[in-house]
Amino acid sequence: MQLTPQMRLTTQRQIILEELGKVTTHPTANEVYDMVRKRLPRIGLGTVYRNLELMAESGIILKLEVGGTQKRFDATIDPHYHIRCLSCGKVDDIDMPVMSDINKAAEDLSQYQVLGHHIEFSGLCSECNDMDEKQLVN
Amino acid sequence: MQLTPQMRLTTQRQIILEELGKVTTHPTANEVYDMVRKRLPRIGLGTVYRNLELMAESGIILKLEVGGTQKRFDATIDPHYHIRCLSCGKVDDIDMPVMSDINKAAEDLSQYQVLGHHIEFSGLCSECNDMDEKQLVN
DNA sequence: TTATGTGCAAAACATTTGCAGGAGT
DNA sequence: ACTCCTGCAAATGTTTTGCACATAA
Repeated sequence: MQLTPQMRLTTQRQIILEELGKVTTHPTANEVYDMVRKRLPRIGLGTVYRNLELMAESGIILKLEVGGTQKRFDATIDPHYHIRCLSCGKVDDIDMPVMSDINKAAEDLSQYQVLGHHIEFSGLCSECNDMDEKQLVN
Repeated sequence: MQLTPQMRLTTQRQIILEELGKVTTHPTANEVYDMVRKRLPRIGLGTVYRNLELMAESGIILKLEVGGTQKRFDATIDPHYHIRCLSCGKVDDIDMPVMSDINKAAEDLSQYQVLGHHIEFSGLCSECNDMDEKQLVN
């Protein structure tokens, strides 16, 4: 998919962006589709995929390549880290200062031109943790 | 898939493990399939998936949930970080000390019980970097 | 002998794409 | 008018699964 200067602001794009901006849950393409469909019932899933991809390429949104089977999208574009629940798959932000210096270290240790990094913590969210404890009691 | 105490050491499992141990390229399931098929031409792709998954669950190997469309597998199980080429998708190890202390920090900053973290650097490998430069010249 | 594992093929998902008609500029 | 965009459906790519047969213990 290409980025052309004459990218049109269609209703579909406006609403996808609005809906993504409303949540902090890092929804999958399908979840965005469900959110948007409440306002645009005839929108196609392909359109949602195409536009999320396009917006990610143009830097308006972030495509998260975290663990799990689906890609997730984030309207917050300033660099930050994430934590994923190993039980329910939920992804939350971690408000930890970004370690910009480790990119240089990685470059010294590799043959790569290092452009960035991402940290993904994993664990159990409070809900899943509570459930685990109850299960142990039962 | 369940982990049962009576897990059998079949020829297929032995060879999958041997072939994975031979490489440091973090192959995808399909790449493991290709490697193994040279020695066991009648093995099924399903068997490879099943056994890689099983071995990952039992902790014999590592399943890498890095960016890109396919999961990758690693016979090196001690914690380490990775770098992925944004151009060709190759994944290499980064020999950087693991920051075990940031897990505690993440736990303080979240509602999660933090169990681990992974860092994925991204950039351009030397081959892709060279190609880019040549393209600029041409 | 018997539970566990395999090969094969089909199914299940996630994502991408071709195309004819629709809409922004 | 002329692109660019959308909805739809089909295609693609990855992973999982059901089942009859095979095999390790």
